[in-house]
Amino acid sequence: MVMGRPRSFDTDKALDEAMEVFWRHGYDGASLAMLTKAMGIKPPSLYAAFGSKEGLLKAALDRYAQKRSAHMRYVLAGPTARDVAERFLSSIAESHTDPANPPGCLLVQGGLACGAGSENIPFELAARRAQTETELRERFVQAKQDGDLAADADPAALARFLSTVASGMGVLASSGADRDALREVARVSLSAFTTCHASVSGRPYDERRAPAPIVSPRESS
Amino acid sequence: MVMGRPRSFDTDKALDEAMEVFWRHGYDGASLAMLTKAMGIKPPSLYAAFGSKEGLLKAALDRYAQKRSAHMRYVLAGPTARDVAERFLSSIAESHTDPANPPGCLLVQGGLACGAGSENIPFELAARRAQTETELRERFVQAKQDGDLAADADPAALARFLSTVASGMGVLASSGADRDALREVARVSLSAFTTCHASVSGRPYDERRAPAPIVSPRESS
DNA sequence: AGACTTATCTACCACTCGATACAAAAGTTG
DNA sequence: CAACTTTTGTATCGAGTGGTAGATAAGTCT
Repeated sequence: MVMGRPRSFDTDKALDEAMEVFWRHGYDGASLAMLTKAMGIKPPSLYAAFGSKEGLLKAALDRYAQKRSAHMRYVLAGPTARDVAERFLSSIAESHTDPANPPGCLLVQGGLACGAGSENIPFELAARRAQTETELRERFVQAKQDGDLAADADPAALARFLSTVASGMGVLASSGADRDALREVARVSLSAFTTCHASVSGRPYDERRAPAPIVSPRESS
Repeated sequence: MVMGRPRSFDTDKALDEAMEVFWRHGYDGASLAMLTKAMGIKPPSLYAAFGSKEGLLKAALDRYAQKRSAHMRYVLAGPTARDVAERFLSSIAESHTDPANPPGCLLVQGGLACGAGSENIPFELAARRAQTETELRERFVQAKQDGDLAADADPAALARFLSTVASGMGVLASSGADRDALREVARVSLSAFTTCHASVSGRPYDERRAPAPIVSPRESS
């Protein structure tokens, strides 16, 4: 078996650079010229390694998720539902204003709406955002069983609320809000969480509701 | 003085169409071909009327704000701070899932990150989002003077929280969430608001709490 | 009517987009 | 070394980008 010429660039390093370009300019706004320059490679190398621009994005998203997995494990390991929420919100406040990265969240900045030929990119990003919401929801279901979340609390609603606030913080950070601003939003949001998981006893949530449609097909223009 | 040939298309109607294209595809994703087709005019007419693609966006944003001004007046006219918050959040839940428009919010979908040559678009949109936050803040300052908001409440923080949730709801709606999902987020968020503006007297939040430690390992690239 | 002003249309500009053909280069394996 | 396989750089592809030149059409004014 013959091996052929070895790759002359580090795939993960190149993906980190590509990730930053997508993060800062969005999928449509990130041109191949930008990407290849940042990654330090030429188009044929890019296409040989990742197949297409969309393939490159997916690889970058995988790496993004991988880099954050430890973080998320820490969040979900919080001893109580409230701790999980607090860890989640503050980690978002920090990470979305980390000077080592572009401000905001790649899964939000990357592209909520794209042009012709990129219609599925928003779905791809939405699916990855939904993953975090799912993890939170399952953790809250567990918390309910553990008894540190009120019996009539709605894990799905709480997870969706936190996920929504996180997206909002991404938007806020992308427009230049500083870390303290995001911390403050986190604090107010946490009070909401606390209220909802403790005080709902009087007014029960309707729990036969479906667990949130994540991605629905959209009509083409 | 001579008047010249009159314009053969309705500017506002054309702007409505352009608005929808920007809304659905974002600034970068909206091509001139799409825009002119939707507006029913040819490029020279577009450029004569709006100057450039960016000028067209700004005009569309103006119209967007104009269309929402009545709505926002109603929100701000709420009798108490809590009513204002409730009106705000539920109007967002409705408008962001209005089938007459693309899902989400133009000011969010329009472009959080853009490509080379469009760097100022995100600023433009952020400035318009900030306007809503300002209106809410000023309303809450008034509410404080009126006494329907606790003396130690923070109007700026509350306004920012609401604005952030609204952006998050825009992201959520853009990925296909239905109206009930947004209503639920609104409800949870409102409970946060209520807690923050009412309960500060009863069970004060520890404002000296350390801003949430990030202990998790984050491998910096 | 005829002069004048402005809008509209056809056709096209220079440029950038994502993506590739092709040949030289750089390794591994016999 | 020679055969083989894969990557790399150069140079470029056709399509689409935002934007415009120039002629013509459609009005108003005197």
